[in-house]
Amino acid sequence: MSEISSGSHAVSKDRALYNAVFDAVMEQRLRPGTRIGEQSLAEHFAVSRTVVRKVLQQLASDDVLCIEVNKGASVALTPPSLARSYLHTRMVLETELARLAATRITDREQKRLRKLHAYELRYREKGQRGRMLRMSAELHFAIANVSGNEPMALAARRVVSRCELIVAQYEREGVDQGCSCVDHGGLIDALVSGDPDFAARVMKVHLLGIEEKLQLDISSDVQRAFS
Amino acid sequence: MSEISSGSHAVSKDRALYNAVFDAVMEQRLRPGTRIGEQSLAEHFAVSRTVVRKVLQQLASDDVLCIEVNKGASVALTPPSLARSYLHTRMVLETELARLAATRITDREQKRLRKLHAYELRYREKGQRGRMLRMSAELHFAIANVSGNEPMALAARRVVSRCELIVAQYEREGVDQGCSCVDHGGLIDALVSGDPDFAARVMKVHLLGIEEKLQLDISSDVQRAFS
DNA sequence: AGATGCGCCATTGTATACAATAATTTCTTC
DNA sequence: GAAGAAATTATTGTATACAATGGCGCATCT
Repeated sequence: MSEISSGSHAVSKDRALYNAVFDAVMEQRLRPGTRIGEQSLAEHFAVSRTVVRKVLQQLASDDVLCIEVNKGASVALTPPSLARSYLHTRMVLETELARLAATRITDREQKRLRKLHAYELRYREKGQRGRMLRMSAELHFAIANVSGNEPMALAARRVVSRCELIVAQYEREGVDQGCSCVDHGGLIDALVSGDPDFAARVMKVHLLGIEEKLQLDISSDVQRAFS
Repeated sequence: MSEISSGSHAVSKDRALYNAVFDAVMEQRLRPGTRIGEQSLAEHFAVSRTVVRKVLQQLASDDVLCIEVNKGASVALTPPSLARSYLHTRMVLETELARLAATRITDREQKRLRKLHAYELRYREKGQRGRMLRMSAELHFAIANVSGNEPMALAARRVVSRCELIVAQYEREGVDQGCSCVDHGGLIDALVSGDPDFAARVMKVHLLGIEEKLQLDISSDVQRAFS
């Protein structure tokens, strides 16, 4: 329970709950495979199990949690082959989103992206890995929103979220890398350049860089949780 | 109520309910904008509102229904600009899925696709437009599944479903066209050819054909339901 | 007659109680 | 002492009861 703080200022009860769990997962305070009981969440947030179940199902439909019948929710685990599928899907969606974003980005939006990037770098320096990862994801979400294509951005949000979990599951221990978050500066530059193809190419290279730092081939320690 | 039949043989109660509503929407027995009350569904399927609400939320997360707070669920309406976004997203996902499918399709899968296509044509001849549209969507789902990329297929399923609603909302009255379903034969041929680029191109042309038959520019009669 | 305000009805949102399934512990037996 | 079975406990799934919000009609007032 202590991994889930109610930090997010509540818009509505269920939104706060959603954000709390989502953040906890994104910041790797809840690792893939972790069971999430309904009762404890309900008590901690002073709501009934009804709303807890609603939120858990939303998170499941957003590819963050996995719900098995009569067994409840857990942070999604991803076997290697499925992970590759997610990475491919992410590549397809985010390159296209970058293309779109490059043709539409405004000064205001650029400022917001730079701000997020600055936060990301600051957390990196402070060694707050979880917060940094959260910001990194937020930056990708923001870029998706710049595209102006809501459905594509939503689809990407789901896939990007899951890819964060995949990174958490398969990242090489030794490698320092936060998340290739230093790339993000150049990525924003590419978007601002206004050249769609260039932006897409930079996005592609960025994502390939992330994939390279995973070890999806050999069986990692966590992955054995599958049949 | 009468628009929703419990025809689907129940796997589990909620699955049956999901399929019933989904089919009703896909077959245009429930048109975009139609309100869907919880009580009536619960009575008709002999389940409590709890499971009804669960299913409705799943359908909403699958982009088929729209749920507004304190106002309940309704079949999703789509303003023109959003419709264009959906069509674009569909194009991106389904061309890639066609590319993948072309490299993996098996004889068994080809047979299944041909079978679905045959059904589609049969319904077309019998003038059962709803059933034909349902089969058309099912064929697109099946192609997505052939790709072997589950996340991409799921994302496409959502977008394709919504695009069926968009077609229902914006199709030109005069035009006979079922859904360019005659294209599907050639589409399957392209997949079987094994040439990814060719398959993708045929898919693209097919989807462009569908878009051409819509009138998204001028305000149609139904679309005014937006602010 | 039209517009506005009030009150009733219908529908949705939330909490709780009960049933069913899974997990765990303990007891028995070899 | 270990293995298996039965019972107990915990957790999830479902139904129902209650609260709250929204819509609708009627009455009243100008």
